[in-house]
Amino acid sequence: MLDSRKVLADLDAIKAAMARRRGDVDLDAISDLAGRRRDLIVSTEDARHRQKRMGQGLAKAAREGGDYAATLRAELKDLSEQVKEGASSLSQVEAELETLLLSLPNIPYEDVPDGAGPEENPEVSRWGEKPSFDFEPKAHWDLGPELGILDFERGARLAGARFTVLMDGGARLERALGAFMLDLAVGSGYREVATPLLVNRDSMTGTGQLPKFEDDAFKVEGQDLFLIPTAEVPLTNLHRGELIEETDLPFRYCASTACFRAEAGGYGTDTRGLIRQHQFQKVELVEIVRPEDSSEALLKLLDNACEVLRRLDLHYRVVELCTGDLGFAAARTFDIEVWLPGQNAYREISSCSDFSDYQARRMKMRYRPANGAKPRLVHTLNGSALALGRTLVAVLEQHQRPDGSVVVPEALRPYMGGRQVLEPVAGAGRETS
RNA sequence: GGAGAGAUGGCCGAGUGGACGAAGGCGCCUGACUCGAAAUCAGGUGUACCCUUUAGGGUACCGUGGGUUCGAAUCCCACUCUCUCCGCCA
Repeated sequence: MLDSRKVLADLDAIKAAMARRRGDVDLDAISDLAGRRRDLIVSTEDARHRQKRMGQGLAKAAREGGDYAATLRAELKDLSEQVKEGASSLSQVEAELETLLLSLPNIPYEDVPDGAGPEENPEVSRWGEKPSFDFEPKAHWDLGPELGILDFERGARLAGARFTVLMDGGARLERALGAFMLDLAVGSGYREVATPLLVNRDSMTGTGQLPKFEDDAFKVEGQDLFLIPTAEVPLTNLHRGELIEETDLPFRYCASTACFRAEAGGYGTDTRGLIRQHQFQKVELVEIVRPEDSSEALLKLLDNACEVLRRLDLHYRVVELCTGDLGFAAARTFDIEVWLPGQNAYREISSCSDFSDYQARRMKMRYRPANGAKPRLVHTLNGSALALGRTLVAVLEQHQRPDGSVVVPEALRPYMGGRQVLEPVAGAGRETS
């Protein structure tokens, strides 16, 4: 959420920022409502003030007895009606204003590159080299079943499209990746957290998933609970509503959780394989920092995420999202894209964002400066390190060999019981029946 | 699921209809004392919003939402959460 006072103070600047996002928002309605809100506050507070003073007079008059008290009581009854009316229109206007403000996306930092969409995201760095194959590299949706570790058909049988069953080396590999990433994060100073996978509406609103993107989330029928689309939601909301001591900052958390996404509107894309699932595992990093620290923190967080890929010997590049591609709540985002030879493309494997004070304002998360000054909003950041499914895909596709086997990256072997290679299973790949 | 108890400021804790933003204590800040510190003494110490802005004034907030009343931390209703006991259960 944006600071309504800043929005109103400089409507044109906000309009320009929204135009940079290629978004379309109704700011005039906001300034309109804000004006009505102010008028209502002035009139109801004045009425309430008089009501308070006269009420004290009544108490005295009542003690002394006499007709005066009765007259005063009647007068006050009218005034009371006035106050109630004013208060109810005020809360209505404030609710409308709140809804509008909650639907405004964050303002990108000024130095975020301008652009209309993904194709205009500038590449900022690249690590390693595209592996070269003297054979035709396979896609993971062929490799996985041949190795007997990915079963798309049974996934569909159990739950439907976009669900997959991992077996044997696949299940083990996913577990290994999660443990490896978590250990790496903890080693970098993140505290490991196990969170609820279901969260309430306030939590989803705090990080920005609601109210605008309710269709993207899975909701528990009959209850106001949502399956988390990412551990960003529980981790960031850990401190919702708190007044934090400056000396306690920064908070740095990591968690490995399942994530659930309805993928509404994504029907045509990535229908094959593990890339786009309704349920996937992800290791998430979340940081809560002082405002002046967030830009540097983002670079470090990004590097922490990249380190995972380097340790796994996976070629990747980093792009910065241009204004037109930036997520709703983000002020700046770097995507890490891993090379997938089976698809001859770089695909997003992590998204690291600085949300400035946008989420903090939504969830009223502030800190008290050590010098005793007024509370200030914190800045929040998060990034995946990494999405386990997509990492598994990258390992299969980048480390595959001509015979269909896959080399387990060195860093993962301790987590795989020393296993060095995943071998194809005879007759596997089409035996589902 | 059944029975009961509770939710008050940074923390503990008093408060059963008007002078309560809220006693008292702790913590914290400032001053005095001290070479310095501790102890002691004195004063101060919430958040948000609105008006006016050197300064100030006002309103709201006692788990959440409703209700009664001229007036609610205080009375009524619903909900949420916490604790205790019983049942059930991974």
